[in-house]
Formats: sequence, structure tokens, C-alpha cells
Amino acid sequence: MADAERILDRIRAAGGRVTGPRRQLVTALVDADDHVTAEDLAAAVGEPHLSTVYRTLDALEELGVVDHVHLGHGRAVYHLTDASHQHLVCEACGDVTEVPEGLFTSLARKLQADYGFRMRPNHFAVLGRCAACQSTQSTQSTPA
Amino acid sequence: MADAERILDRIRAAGGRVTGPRRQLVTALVDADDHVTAEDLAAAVGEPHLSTVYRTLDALEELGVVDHVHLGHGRAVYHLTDASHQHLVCEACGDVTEVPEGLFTSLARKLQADYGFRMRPNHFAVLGRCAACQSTQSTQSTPA
DNA sequence: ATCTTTGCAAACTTTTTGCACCAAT
DNA sequence: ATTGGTGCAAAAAGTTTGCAAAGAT
Repeated sequence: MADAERILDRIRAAGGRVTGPRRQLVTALVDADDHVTAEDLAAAVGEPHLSTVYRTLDALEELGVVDHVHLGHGRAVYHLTDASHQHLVCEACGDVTEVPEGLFTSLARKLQADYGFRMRPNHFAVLGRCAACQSTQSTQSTPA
Repeated sequence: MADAERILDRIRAAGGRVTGPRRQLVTALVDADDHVTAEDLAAAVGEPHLSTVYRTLDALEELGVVDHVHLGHGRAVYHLTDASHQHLVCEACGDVTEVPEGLFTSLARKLQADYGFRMRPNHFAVLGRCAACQSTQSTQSTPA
């Protein structure tokens, strides 16, 4: 929870103000130490207005403290940048598996080498099918 | 353009009807042979109602003929499933580079081996920074 | 005192849905 | 004749914004 204070200091250092909602949101974010949606956060801290949540998250993103990821078609999820990992999302059951970012470094290196492209790996999730759902529902067509 | 007819036949085979809008949309999709948004398609074929476009794309997706990808925060883009490639999207300039899917097979193999997860690589784009924007604006912070 | 943040309501963007009419089979 | 598709308008979902009041520095 010293983490939260460190982040709040960073807000202040950037000329921002540490308000009640912000302190609560930052704390919730640190405590969650996992992907949470804006709604999750709001619910976790006594329902501030969603616009407040989004604005706070924006501010934190500008500070480089949080990042957001699109797991699927719906809401985005936010997490602290130092918890850098990838998300494998099963399209069948919705299960989310976190995998270390290291798995992607070889791909990242290749994209950099061949295309000069530096990937930011964790902004979008990797969609597919988890182990359980592969055996269960083989309804997955392999289209021509 | 025999491609378009083949797809239309597939619609019919599935009990669907080949209407004017559908014929136009399928043709536009084949002609585009690249990522297009629902709006792009609508504009390309004389502005049918967007709901028609979405419904047609849904139908085509159920047939396994098209797939859609989220390139960024906004609209999704659609493409024929047989044009299987990945998209590298530059967050700075918006440029989209297509890369062969082969680059991802080693990653896919690893995810399958280690996590039993079978990735569907092209549903989300890979975000990052293209070669040009890496040199230009080094505003990219590397947060703690 | 100043400048930021809040809450609200309302706009916004993208996509979905209900419904009556129309068209392909 | 039947069943599926169309257009419209309106809703839905997620996020953003303008504004006046409240709060942090």
C-alpha cells in the first residue's frame, strides 16, 4: 500500500490533486493487482461517477502508471504498468489466463528486425481457445 | 469476382437470400481484399443502412467467410478469412502494416504447448510504434 | 485565491434490436 | 406462400465532454 502513496505522490508531482475519489481509486487499483474494468473500480470504491473513474484512469495513464487492455468486444480493463503480462482470453468460456510477457519477446524482436515495428504487447489480448474448450466444443470451423 | 459468386452461393446454401445489398457488400468485400470498416463498406456500395451492413457481416461471419479485427479503440474492420494476416498498428501515426501470419506460429506453438491455449491470432491487432514514429517522437515513456 | 477535480446530464461512437414492409426462393 | 432481409428509428454499451459547484494546494 506504500505503492498507492507513491502513485499519489506522482500525481501531486505532476501538478494534480489528490482527492478522495482518486486516493480510493488508486488504492483499489493497487489492491486489485489484476485487470479491472472502470465499472469494477467504481463498484469497489463506493460508486463515484463513472466519468470520474475514466478521468482518473486517463490521468494515471498519462503518468504512465496504468495501462488499459481490450480483452474482447466489451469494456476495457486497466492494470498497473508494472504488472506487465499478456492476457489469453478464451472466446468460448471467457476465461482469462495471464502469461509472462517474456513469451512475446522473440516475436517482438522479429517484428522490430523485419519491420522496424516496436510492439507494445499488452494493449490487446490474445484471443483463442483454452485447453478445456478445445476438447469440449470442437465447433470451431476451419474456413477455407 | 468468381469469389463473390462463390460466397453468394454459400449464403444460399445456408438457406439465406441473395439480395441486392448483399451482393454489393460481398463484392465490395472481395474487391477490397483488405481491412474495411462497416462504414467503408456502406460508403462503397451506395449507403445501405448500417444495420444492414452489420447484419450481413454477421451472417458472413457465421458462414466463416469473413472475420473482424479490432485495430484500435474505434470501429472494427472486416476482411475475408482467407486473407489471413496480422495487423501492426502504429499508435502514433495510425499506419497499419500487414504481416504474414507465419511470424506468429512459433508463439502460437508455445502458447499451445505451455498453456494448452490455441490462439486465434488475427482477432486483435498488435499495437506499437512503426519505424518512422520510433525515431520521430520519442515521447514514449518507459514506465517503472 | 487559484486552478483542478467532481458530479451530473447529455453527447458521442459503434453496434444491436424491434417492427412493419418488401423481396428471394 | 413462405421465410428471410431491409430500412428506419430507437436502444444499447462504453466512453467522453460541458458546465457549475466543490475541493486541494
